Amino acid sequence: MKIIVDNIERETTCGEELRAMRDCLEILGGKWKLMILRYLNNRQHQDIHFKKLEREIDGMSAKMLSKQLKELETNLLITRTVTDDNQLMVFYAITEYGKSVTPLTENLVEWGIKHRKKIIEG
Amino acid sequence: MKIIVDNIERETTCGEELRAMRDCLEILGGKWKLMILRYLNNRQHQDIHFKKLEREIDGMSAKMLSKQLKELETNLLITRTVTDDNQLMVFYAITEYGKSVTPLTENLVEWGIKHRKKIIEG
DNA sequence: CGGAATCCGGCCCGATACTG
DNA sequence: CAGTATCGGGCCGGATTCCG
Repeated sequence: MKIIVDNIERETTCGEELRAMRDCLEILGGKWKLMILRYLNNRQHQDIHFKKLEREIDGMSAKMLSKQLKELETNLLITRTVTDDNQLMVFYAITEYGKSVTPLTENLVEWGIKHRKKIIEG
Repeated sequence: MKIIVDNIERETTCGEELRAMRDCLEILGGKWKLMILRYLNNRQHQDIHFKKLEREIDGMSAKMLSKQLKELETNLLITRTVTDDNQLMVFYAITEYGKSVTPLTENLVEWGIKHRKKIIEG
C-alpha cells in the first residue's frame, strides 16, 4: 500500500516509463526481497512458515522479515496462510504471479555478471 | 569503486546470480541514476554540464548529483570531461556502454506498467 | 562553474523485550 | 509460533557554506 502511494506522489515529476522502472526497483530492490522470493520459489512443494524463513535466511531479523513479507504480499507476489490447529502457524508461498517475476530478472542477472567482469578487468 | 567492494564483501552470503541482480539494482536503483541516464541519453548531441543537469533535473541537489555522476562514471556508463578556457566547465555524456543499459530496462518498464494496473484495479 | 565540507533531520534496520 | 513496540546507531540525503 505504501509503495503505491509513494509512486502516485511521483507522477507529477516523471513519465510513465520512469515510474514503472521505479516500481520494479522498489519491488525487487531492498536487502531481502529477492532472497525471500528465490527461497520460496525453490521450495514450492514445501510448507514454509515464518520461523523457518527467519532461521534459514542468513542474518535477517524477524522485524525485517515481517516487513518484507508484508510488502511482497501487498504486491501479490506471495500468499500468507494462517493455520491454528493447536499451534499458530503462518505459511508463506510464492504465487503464480510471483513466479512470473523470475524470468524478468534473467536479463539483469546476465548483464550484472558481464558488468562485474568488465569493471574488475578494466 | 565503493560499489564493487560492497558487493565483493557479499560474495560469501549469496550466489552469483543474486549478486549480479544486486549489482544491477545498485547501478540502476537509487533516486536519480535512471533519470540522469535518460536525460543524457536524450541529449547526446548537446553539451551538458553540471549546472545544466542541476537546473533541469527537478529537485536534485548538487551534492546528490555529484555523487550519482561519480557512481555512473565508475560504472563506465557516462564520461566526464573537464574544460577550462576562461571558465571552468565539466561536461557529462552517456557512453556507448551506457546506452546499452536502456534496452535492458524495457522488460522492467513493461512489467511495471502492467503491475501498477494489476495492483490498482485489484 | 564544479564541486567538497559541514551540519543536521529522518528513516532504515538491528537488538531486545513483550503480546496473543 | 508470529509477530509488534521500543530504543538506538548509522547512513541517506537536503540546506548551507566555502574553495579553486
